[in-house]
Amino acid sequence: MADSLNMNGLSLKDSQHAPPPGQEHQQNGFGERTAYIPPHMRTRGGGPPPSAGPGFDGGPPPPPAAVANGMNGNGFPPPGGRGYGGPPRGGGSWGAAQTFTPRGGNNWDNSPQLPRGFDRNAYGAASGGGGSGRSHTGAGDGQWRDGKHVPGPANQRLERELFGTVNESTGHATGINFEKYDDIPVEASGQGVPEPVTTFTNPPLDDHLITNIELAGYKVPTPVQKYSIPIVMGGRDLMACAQTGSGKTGGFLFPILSQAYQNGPSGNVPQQSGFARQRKAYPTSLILAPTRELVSQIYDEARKFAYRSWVRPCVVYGGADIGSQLRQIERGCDLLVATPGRLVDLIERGRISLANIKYLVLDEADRMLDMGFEPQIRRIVEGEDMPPTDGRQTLMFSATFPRDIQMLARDFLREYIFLSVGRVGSTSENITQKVEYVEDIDKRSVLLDILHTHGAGLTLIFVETKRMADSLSDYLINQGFPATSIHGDRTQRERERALEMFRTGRAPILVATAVAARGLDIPNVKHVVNYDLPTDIDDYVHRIGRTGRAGNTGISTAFFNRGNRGVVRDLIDLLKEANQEVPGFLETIAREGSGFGGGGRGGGRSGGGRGRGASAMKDVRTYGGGQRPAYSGGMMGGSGGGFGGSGGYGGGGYGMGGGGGYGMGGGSGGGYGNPSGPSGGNSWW
DNA sequence: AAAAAAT
Repeated sequence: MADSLNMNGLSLKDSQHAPPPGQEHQQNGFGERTAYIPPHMRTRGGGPPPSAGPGFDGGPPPPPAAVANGMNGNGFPPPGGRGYGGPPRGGGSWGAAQTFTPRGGNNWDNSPQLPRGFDRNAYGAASGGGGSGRSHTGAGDGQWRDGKHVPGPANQRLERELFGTVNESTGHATGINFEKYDDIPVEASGQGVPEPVTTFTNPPLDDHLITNIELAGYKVPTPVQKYSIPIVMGGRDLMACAQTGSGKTGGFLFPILSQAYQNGPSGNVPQQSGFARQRKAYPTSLILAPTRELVSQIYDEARKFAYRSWVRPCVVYGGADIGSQLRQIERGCDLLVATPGRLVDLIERGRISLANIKYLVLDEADRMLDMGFEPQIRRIVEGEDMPPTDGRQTLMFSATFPRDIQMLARDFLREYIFLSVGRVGSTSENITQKVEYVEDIDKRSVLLDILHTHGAGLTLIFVETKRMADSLSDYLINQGFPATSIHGDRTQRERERALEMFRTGRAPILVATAVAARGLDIPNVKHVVNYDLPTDIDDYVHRIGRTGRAGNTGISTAFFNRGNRGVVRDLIDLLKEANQEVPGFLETIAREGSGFGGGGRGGGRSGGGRGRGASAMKDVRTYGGGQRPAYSGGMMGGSGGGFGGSGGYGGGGYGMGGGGGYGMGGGSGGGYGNPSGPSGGNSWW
């Protein structure tokens, strides 16, 4: 019912799945499909030229070796060296134009250039760009020509779509409280950490990127961005412990796109003639993320910062029509945002090659492993045609840094810089956390009270099960509240619609399962209600982190009863850490717990759980030759002194190994399980 | 135990 409100229009994302008329049929008059169009061959008037002539029949993609070769694989910048002095990893990651320009002076693509801008503006504005079929992503309408970046013309309609309507309902341009960002602590360690930047300026950033950053309303880099920009532009690999509210999407998009604008497309894109049925795309950047919503959100950001540039962002994920995704890819795909499953599918279909990847980003890596994506990720990174670690730059982002992520970092990264970004919300007191004792049967009525009192603003309600999400949202709707729900059993379309309704304030109450717990950046969520508390305190942190974003203030209310005593210790610790009030009943129940010998689990859990959460954001590498973390304020006092004495994770855990560095050996035993007592209540492991 | 993700 609430959903019917949305029948009038396609959401932004819907439009990807169902292109407007004129864009659907990318076939030419011969019923031939459009061939993949490499960046330097793209003309804005429409597909490739009738014939690209000899020399364009590029044959198979180059073997990874060739890629690495062209990049002068050993280009490891000297420690302390200038971050962004030269192109990353030596010879120019995005490849020099000369390696693939057999066309010489034959500028068939130049002739339409001059009138085109004019042309384009005209019909672009008037007819919504439907005519050419080339504006489907809308973002990458520029070109790389003659070794220079030629941005496309401005497009008012598109500008409004990308930058203008983000928070129509709230009226806030960005919803970001920039001053507060400075409170977020960042620590960097590793060899040769470059100085952080402080502004969005050239150098190091490309002018076109800066223009787009300004359009998006960003004034000052966030702490993560201050570090990640010079790190990535210096050609270094990065392991960053950070959460979404910290601005990490920009943290990887800015340097990657800036390099792309300065260096042009990769020199290894295989060419084919206009009639070739080569439909394989060779993206240069690949961003992997765990959920469809997150992937979609990253794509939306990428479109903004790729506006008018030669870079074409694409997005692929399951649950959506693969046909339109294929067509989108065929028209050019330089920066691909994907969920692992659908990407593997497309690779198997032979529609995507990773042979040209220069930048690999794993976002929310811990969550991807939690969700069982490791085999697929390993296949993508190690089992296909992706260049090896020294032929690409790899950036990993993860909220936590447990052992399996360290393994991934060891295998995927090369001499990485480790960045630890403080939690945005929980410790910086942006969020007022309340915990109320509510028995299960009273939850509904207490919730109604809350909704009546805190009427204004977006309210996000977390429940544990999909069934509960449905029944609670039905109940709220029956009570006259504009609610909707999001969970894994709803169709992708429903999920996107629910999110859009929520974002825009048409349904300011969203009942959600864990699908929405992490990563989603919904500005201006005023209140997060943990109707059902999660069993893992990290999940709680992520959930409340949906409010108080980026320095704004927010409220969090948790319903607690004895069924939640498994998290009581962690919850108390967290509340204290965040300078929040700790209700008496929590302490009482915590004591009850230890009363019947359940302390074992409580204690062990506390060690392990906290370790996995806040304190696991440490650089675990040992440096043989006396090298130390560069800015190692409070990090890792040398040996694995770590955290939480007893069993938890730390101690002998990772940092040990004489040579190995990541010490897989000794640590495992002491870890998690800590069987020091009959675990109290709800343990299933 | 729940959730998510390729079909």
